Amino acid sequence: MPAKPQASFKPRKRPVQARSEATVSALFEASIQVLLGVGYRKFTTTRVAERAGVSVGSLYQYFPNRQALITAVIERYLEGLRATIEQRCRELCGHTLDRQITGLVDAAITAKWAHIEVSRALHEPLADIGGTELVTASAIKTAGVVAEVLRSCADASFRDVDRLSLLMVISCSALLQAAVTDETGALDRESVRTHMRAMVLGYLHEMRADQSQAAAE
Amino acid sequence: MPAKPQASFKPRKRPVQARSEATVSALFEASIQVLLGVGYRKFTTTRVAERAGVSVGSLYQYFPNRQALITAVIERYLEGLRATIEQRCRELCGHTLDRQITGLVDAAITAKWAHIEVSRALHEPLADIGGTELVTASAIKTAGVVAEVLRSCADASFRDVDRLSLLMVISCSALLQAAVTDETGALDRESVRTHMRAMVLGYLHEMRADQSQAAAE
DNA sequence: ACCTGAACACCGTTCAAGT
DNA sequence: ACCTGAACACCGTTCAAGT
Repeated sequence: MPAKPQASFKPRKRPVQARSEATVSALFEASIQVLLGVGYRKFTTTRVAERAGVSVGSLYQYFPNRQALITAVIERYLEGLRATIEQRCRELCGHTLDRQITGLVDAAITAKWAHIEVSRALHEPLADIGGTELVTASAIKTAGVVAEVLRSCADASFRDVDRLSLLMVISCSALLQAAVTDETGALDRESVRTHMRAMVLGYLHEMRADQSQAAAE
Repeated sequence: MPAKPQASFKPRKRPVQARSEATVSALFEASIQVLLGVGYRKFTTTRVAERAGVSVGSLYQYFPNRQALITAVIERYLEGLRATIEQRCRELCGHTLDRQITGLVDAAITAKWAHIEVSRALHEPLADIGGTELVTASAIKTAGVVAEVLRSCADASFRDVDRLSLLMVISCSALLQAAVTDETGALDRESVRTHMRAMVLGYLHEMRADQSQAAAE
């Protein structure tokens, strides 16, 4: 009886020679192609290996199982998204709240839409691998940067900035994901921009610490 | 060569005899049990049939494939959730905005948390079957009721109530799903309640049509 | 009208044999 | 150090045979 593979979804080994690096790159590339071409239901290790021009055995030399492969693909995507957003975020330090929020919302929307097909294609595998943890981990990091931005705000200050930023990022990314996979047409890019901005601004106004709120009581 | 099953994820036939109704019920029940017990990865038709005490063949008499089964299970869940929430929504007609929002948020949270284990267990299969459509369809219906409630509001009125309600419902349900599958502890029930309320109220204040906004410019 | 379960195709994963 | 691909276990789905 073969030993159960179990758990560890991390790459099996680091590529140390040029040949193996090429193999891994090809597998990543092929994974995206297969996902976009035939969807996750037909995302089989054989198919990915074939598309990458290597044997299944080679695939399993670098990824202990199918999940590890898809997880790695998703991590790459999330990292790219995060880097893009965070870079634009940092440019917003010191600006007014209105400008910061407009900028943050735009950064998130632009980044997400830049690879919208991939964003869509990854939604299903994301749930399959229990990707909430990955997404949350990514959100936590982004929230850190958002918190910095809010703390530097020229015309507003907030209580509990860290928690507030996290909730904001999580809500926005959940909304973005919904928008990207939406098929009703109600969540088109510009509607999302307008409403996300209103939602975040409204939320932050409710949470401001530096002025008597204009509560609707 | 056997004919391709293809597409139609609808139940294959209506149960017309007592025996078959019992079979279908058993299959639904068994599906939930299997999902809670071993998870979606091991949600196999054989296992479900076995747990239901029938043969695989019987399962395929009522559901053309695995997806049809899981789809039916999810639809049942969504319907239940929707019914519960909408019922509580209707009781909020004519109240003040603050009371309505507090009530709506509470209704959503209470309903979602009432079967939190099932909510969690269904997240993965939901993505697998492309459940965004199902969720959106459900959201559209709920948004209709929410729009009614907002139109009846005693102390506020809004532009574009339908779109606004839809965005609200979709954002909230996305946030709820994130909260329910959260593992960091940042999205506990009470935090979600507080922040969701602030977010919705803030959003609606931004969107009010009946008063000069207290914008932070 | 409904149920059964052996049978088939296909996919994930391994491992002995290669270079 | 890396690659290959036949082989095995397991799962979705069918269908001829039952009651």
